[in-house]
Amino acid sequence: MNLTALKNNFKSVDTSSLVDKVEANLVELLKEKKLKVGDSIPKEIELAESLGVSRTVIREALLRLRMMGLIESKKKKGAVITSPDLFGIMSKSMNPHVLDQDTLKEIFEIRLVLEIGMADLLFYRITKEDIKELKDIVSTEPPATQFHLFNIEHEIAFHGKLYEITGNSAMKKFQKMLLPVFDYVHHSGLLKKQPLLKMFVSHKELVAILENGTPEQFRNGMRNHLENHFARLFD
Amino acid sequence: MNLTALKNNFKSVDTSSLVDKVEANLVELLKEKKLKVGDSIPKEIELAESLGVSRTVIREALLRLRMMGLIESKKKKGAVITSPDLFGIMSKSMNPHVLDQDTLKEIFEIRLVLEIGMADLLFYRITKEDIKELKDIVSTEPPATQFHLFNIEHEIAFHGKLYEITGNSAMKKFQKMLLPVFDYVHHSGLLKKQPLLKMFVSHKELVAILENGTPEQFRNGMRNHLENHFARLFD
DNA sequence: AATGAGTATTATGTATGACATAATAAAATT
DNA sequence: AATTTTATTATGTCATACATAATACTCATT
Repeated sequence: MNLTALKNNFKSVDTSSLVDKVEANLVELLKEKKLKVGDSIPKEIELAESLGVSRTVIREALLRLRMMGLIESKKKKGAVITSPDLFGIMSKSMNPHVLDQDTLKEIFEIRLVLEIGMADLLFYRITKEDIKELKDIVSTEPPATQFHLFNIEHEIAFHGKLYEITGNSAMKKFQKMLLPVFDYVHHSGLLKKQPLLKMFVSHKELVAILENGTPEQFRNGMRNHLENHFARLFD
Repeated sequence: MNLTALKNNFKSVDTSSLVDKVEANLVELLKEKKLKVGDSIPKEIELAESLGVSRTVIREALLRLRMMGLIESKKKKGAVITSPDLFGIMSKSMNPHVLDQDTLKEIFEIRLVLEIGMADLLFYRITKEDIKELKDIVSTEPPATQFHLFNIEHEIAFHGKLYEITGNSAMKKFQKMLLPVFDYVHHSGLLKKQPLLKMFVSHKELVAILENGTPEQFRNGMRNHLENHFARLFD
């Protein structure tokens, strides 16, 4: 047996706390009983008795479930099952000031990846109204020569609308959550300032592609549009 | 004052619990003091005294920070600051059985978006060794005629390696987290079974593109490779 | 002086009991 | 019947005590 196997062996000792076990127990309960959203789970005291632990432990475990978005606790009513909001949880710790720089850079990258890859969703779900809205947004776009002024609200309005069009609310939430990070990374010295301020594919052109083009054209257009950001990433 | 304004006014009443406030307080503390990873924060009792609340409340607030990945608690040593693992948190609630179907479908979509959009990262960071590994993986690929058997381990090995090549550990974690969901969605009746099992761009061809092609070619190739999945999404 | 066994200390983990609070249900009043 | 008042109930908060595990310390041994 080599060292790794040995280590893995040791790793298998149960180092979990009581709360850990109760938490796993409760999650299992939800799965097993196939409880639906809105159903209520037993009271803290009942759980404490039936699991043979103190209410303190139960409360900590329930708190975890609550943070995972699995339940919601109301006074008197007890706890009821809810459908977890994946990104709601994550957004709580999505605080630029507490994330290390590597993570921030990675999140920044993910944003670029998403916006390039979302083309097919956009084309499949976009409506005439969406296009009209996009046109409204870009109609107030500052002239090309001043593009480097980089109106951040304008950017958010445009790109945010794109996320919305995807019809993917998880992704939309992800973007909302990303905003402060994006802002932070952009203003911090984390990435090199863009040296060349060439004009790339504009928002207007992207809208034109959405109206009359193909997903493939959009991906390329968006890739080009984001060139400054990529350049900063890759030096 | 109209009704909306009035409502917003009412909404502004502080409905947060004690723990909420303490939590916000602690997060603020971390930001303010610019505490670095590894620094330790005051003991529970000290916090309780200085904030004027019971240790119970402090413990609940600390538990939340712990779940956010902001701190880690060790016996005797107290709590120390850690760099939050964004997706570690989310993965806890990433349990297919507790997520509703819409969310599952959305997550499935995000996976597709990521893999198409990651092209530029791949090309910028891929190494000769990576290409060799990919070739090894696809060398055991089942023949085209049996493609619809859809060897899931093989799929995971190949696509997982791609995530790895991006060098973006957050994205890689995201993928790891997605696996059970992907598996679940694939096997459940959530999406229609693919009706046509045409052969699209294969893993081998994708590797060839990575070796000698361009990001643009890769995006199109991947889009085509994922055609069956898209078809199931869009009917 | 270095090592190691054994002990003391300390901060978190768990248990228990009590009361506060808010939401609901039940009862009483009009 | 509708509304107000009261009672009930389950979560939220507090206080205290003890268990446990990790660390620091002591001291004997070499």
